[in-house]
Amino acid sequence: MTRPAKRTTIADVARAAGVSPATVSFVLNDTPGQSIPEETRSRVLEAVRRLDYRPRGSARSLAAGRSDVVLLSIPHLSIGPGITRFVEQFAASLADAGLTLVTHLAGAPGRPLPDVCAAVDASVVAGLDPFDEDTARGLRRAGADVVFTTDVEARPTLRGMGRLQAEHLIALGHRRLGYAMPEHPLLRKIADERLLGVADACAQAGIDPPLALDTKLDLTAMARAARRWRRESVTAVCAYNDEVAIALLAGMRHARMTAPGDLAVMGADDIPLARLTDPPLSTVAFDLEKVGRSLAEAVVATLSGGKPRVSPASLSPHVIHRAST
Amino acid sequence: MTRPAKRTTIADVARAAGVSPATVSFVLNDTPGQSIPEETRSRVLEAVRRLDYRPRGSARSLAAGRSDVVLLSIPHLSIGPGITRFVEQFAASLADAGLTLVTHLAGAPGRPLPDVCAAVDASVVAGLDPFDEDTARGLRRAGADVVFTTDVEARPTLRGMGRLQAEHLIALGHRRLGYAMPEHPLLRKIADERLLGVADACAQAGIDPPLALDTKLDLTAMARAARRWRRESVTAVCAYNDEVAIALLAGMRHARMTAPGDLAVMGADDIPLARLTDPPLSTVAFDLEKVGRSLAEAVVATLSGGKPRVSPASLSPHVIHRAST
DNA sequence: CTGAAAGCGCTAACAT
DNA sequence: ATGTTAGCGCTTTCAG
Repeated sequence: MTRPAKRTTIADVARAAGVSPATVSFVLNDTPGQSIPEETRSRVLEAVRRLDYRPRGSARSLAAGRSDVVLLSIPHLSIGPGITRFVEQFAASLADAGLTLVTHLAGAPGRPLPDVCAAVDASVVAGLDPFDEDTARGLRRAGADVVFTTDVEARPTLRGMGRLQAEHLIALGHRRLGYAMPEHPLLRKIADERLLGVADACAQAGIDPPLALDTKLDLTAMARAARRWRRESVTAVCAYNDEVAIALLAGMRHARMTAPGDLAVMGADDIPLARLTDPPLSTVAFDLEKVGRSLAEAVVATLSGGKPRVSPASLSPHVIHRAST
Repeated sequence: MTRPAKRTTIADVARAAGVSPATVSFVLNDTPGQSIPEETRSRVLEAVRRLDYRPRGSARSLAAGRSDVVLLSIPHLSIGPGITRFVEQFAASLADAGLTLVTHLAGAPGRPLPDVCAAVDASVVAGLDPFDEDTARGLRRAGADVVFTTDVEARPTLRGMGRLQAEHLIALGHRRLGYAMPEHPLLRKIADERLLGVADACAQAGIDPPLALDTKLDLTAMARAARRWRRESVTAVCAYNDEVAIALLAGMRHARMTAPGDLAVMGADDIPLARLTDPPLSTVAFDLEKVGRSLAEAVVATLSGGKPRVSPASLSPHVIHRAST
């Protein structure tokens, strides 16, 4: 409980530079409508550097009425190499706009998102998927704008992934598809959406709807599912993601089935290991960095009064065709 | 730039409850040395609920001189199911202590950690590995304490993972080991540490030091490495992690080698897919949730003046023996 | 062009 | 037992 050494404040910098705190603030924020002579400006910046001064976020937001913190909520399950690239690009783009990104792993424990939002005084909260109405209201009341990668209207675009998987398989001549659902209940909502995309594509091609089966990351369970699909004359299955797809491939091997002969398999997300299966896994993927960039734009737009919106085009997924289909 | 609707403040709550702001603050913070009658207390809490009031972090930290925000820096590479469990448990334990966790993906782009720290006004910054001296100084100057899962003294414990891999293989009769280094340079430091553990175990067993080879997540590169090890009469290899191990298994298959006959393989981290390889992958793993809990304790201890320290015992890894070794 | 001064929302002495 | 008051570090009018 020892009161720690006083940190350097704007007053220290002002003193060191021989100007007033206000001037320091002007320089640091490039406050428009001020004309600081180059001389003074550099004197201030020099002092800032020398003292390694960093304005306190809390004081800044309190005074300015808005913070430059953006909070990203990530469902604690969809974490993989892809999301990392997305977050990095998102953070970088935000940084270009002078905003700071921090991340929160949504999930059962810990504190509710609105509390976190209030704690860091975020001015924008972003998520991959829309929050439930309660949460959204809480966030707004906590003073934050809310932005998503996929807003409600862009929803159909989210199905694009499933649709693309299916279209690829249908183009290859498959007339009866399966869908491998993920194990975890929290993934269900996304999975349902992707499955809908597959169903759309099937309907459009005039073939039976996909046979969706629950799966587990387990050899025998996967083998059973594979056999079941074969029994039902399914010739190709879309997996929720690459991990499920790899597990299915393993299950098939266990059931002495081979891909793509007995069953063609298609993954999603293009994780590194997808390239290493036997046969290598075909998959669909987003350009995650593009998504990150575009979400950052949406954030900036929101902050300057525009409406939160991500252009659906930015989500366009693409197929990576390998030997497993 | 429309000034948004004024958010509810402690004054609103005070008014609604018919008390002074100070009283509300006392109730909300369980300020010690105050005796608020149950009556008043519940009246305040009721008002808080009705107004869905959430104190602003920035105002709180500014006034109190310390925030309840903890910032966790994650190297943007070590993201996987394991780290997720760790973060969740860490967040939950911190929440129990009234602290809020947010996370920052360290990496090239975005802003430097000390800036993020200042922006959210974190009172503690935690990391998996020690930061470089510059960063650490910046953080301290930004007013944060710094805590790690593995502090310098606990360092030897970090080697435990490598050591355990090696000991397991040596117990199985292997006399010449290999080590599969990860591809990404940022993983290098951790890998070196783990490799040191393997080397220790070898030295202790009186056998040759491990033959470390750089690897890539690529079939032919892995096949080449596998052949090289065989040529050098290595009979078992410790992989940096399960992903590398799985890739090695794939490379061996490609080179028509089988595990564990031609080469025994041992992974690390126990990712779900490790169970599904052929043969299933033996691996070593931490109890990540225990680590999360114990790091939270270290944070709390630091905050109450103790010194940042994680008990090495909490990092004790264990072997998961499967068919690949 | 620069400084003085008034808060932002909250906490923590200090009064009552 | 509760209210009053003085800031926390910064931004931002408004004067000079």
